[in-house]
Formats: sequence, C-alpha cells, structure tokens
Amino acid sequence: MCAASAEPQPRLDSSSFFARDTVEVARSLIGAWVMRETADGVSAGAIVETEAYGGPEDLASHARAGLTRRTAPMFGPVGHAYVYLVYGMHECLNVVAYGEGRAAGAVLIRAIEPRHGVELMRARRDRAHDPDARLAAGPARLCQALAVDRSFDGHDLTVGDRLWLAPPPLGEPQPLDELASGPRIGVDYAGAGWAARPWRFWLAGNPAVSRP
DNA sequence: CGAATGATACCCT
DNA sequence: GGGTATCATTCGG
Repeated sequence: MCAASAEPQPRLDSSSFFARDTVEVARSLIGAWVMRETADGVSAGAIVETEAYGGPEDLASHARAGLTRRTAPMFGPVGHAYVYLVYGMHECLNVVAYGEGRAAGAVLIRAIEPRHGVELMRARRDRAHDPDARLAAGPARLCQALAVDRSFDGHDLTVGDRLWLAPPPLGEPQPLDELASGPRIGVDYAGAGWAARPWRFWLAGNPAVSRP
C-alpha cells in the first residue's frame, strides 16, 4: 500500500461547514472541489456554480412537498447528498444544509471546472469533441461526468468515501473577486417572490459555468 | 425551438 | 389503486 493513499483526505465537514444557512453554504462552496473515486480512478473538479434552496417554505424547493420518500434526505443530516431525477432522464446532485429554521435546506451543485481525471469524465459523457470546460457545465452533465446517480441519494459527503466535497487546495484560495449572484434557473413556477431571490452563485467569466 | 422520457405528488374514484 | 400535470435539463435541428 502506498503511504500517500493512507493519508486522510481533506474534506468539508458537517459540524462546521454544512451546519449553516443554505445560502451561505452555497456561496462558500464556490471554489471547493467535488471528489469522485471509482475503480477507474479519481475524477474531480472545482465548483464554479451553485444554487441555494431554502427549505419547505421555499416554493422553488422540492422540500415544499414536505417529508416524502423523495425528499427524505433533505430532512436528514446536513452534509448528506440529495440526488434526484429531473425531466425523466437527468440526475442532479445537492448537498443538505440548513434551510429556514434549520429545516430541509439544500445546495444544488450546478457546474464544476474539470481538474482531475478529465479523460475519465469525457469518456463518461461520451462527447469526444467538447472542450474540457463544458464536460460538467450543468447539473446533469456534472452527474454524468462524475458517474453520480440516485444510488448516492442520502450518501454522506463528509466521510471521503467514493464521493465527497473538499476545501480548495492549498495555494488556491476561493476566487471571491469573481463571485457573482443572481436568480436561480428554471424556478419561475415558484412565483416572482421566490424566483427573484439571488440565490444562484457563479464565477463570472468562467467557461465551465452552465450559462454565461 | 422542441422532443425526449419517467418519477413524483396529488387529486380523484 | 389509477390518471395526469409537472418538472432545479440537455441535445440536435
């Protein structure tokens, strides 16, 4: 066994990082890494786009349905994954955080900039001619590129097992200069009050963001 | 621009 | 139990 692989992997943890308001967590996750390890190796990237979902009273959030079989992970421990199917064919990855009153908040991870295992990600996407920056530019593309599916629904993202979230590497601090915010995507059905909230965060000008 | 594609929640019998 | 409207999207024409 090589010594390096026995070293503890850096991780974001549920007692401090995720136990905060979902909007703060969404903002703080920009620059953090999504790490994925399979038998084929490690693939990973830096988060460049997120969206905050507030809890049961947020009409844009699935949590508005209350505690159901589907939404159960959102009502569980912070730092765990909520993975769901949308439009009958695409998976989306969220991490649970505190919503209003510490209830059922979540952060949708919408895009990463591929940094490690890029060819693995390209092969999973089956898009030989896409630029690297577009391989995980969108919530469903991200899941496909990292081989994340609903089997990770409820998965603890703080443990470092197969799929986890890591702080930005040393020497690569959060690029907060370029942090932009605006309305969330595709949530008009929630009504103007909720749809207008600037709960989407992204790195301005970064080519890996889902929509420029 | 529009089709693809299926789980989910909700409102009925 | 069954019918159905509604999607936190992507890709190709």
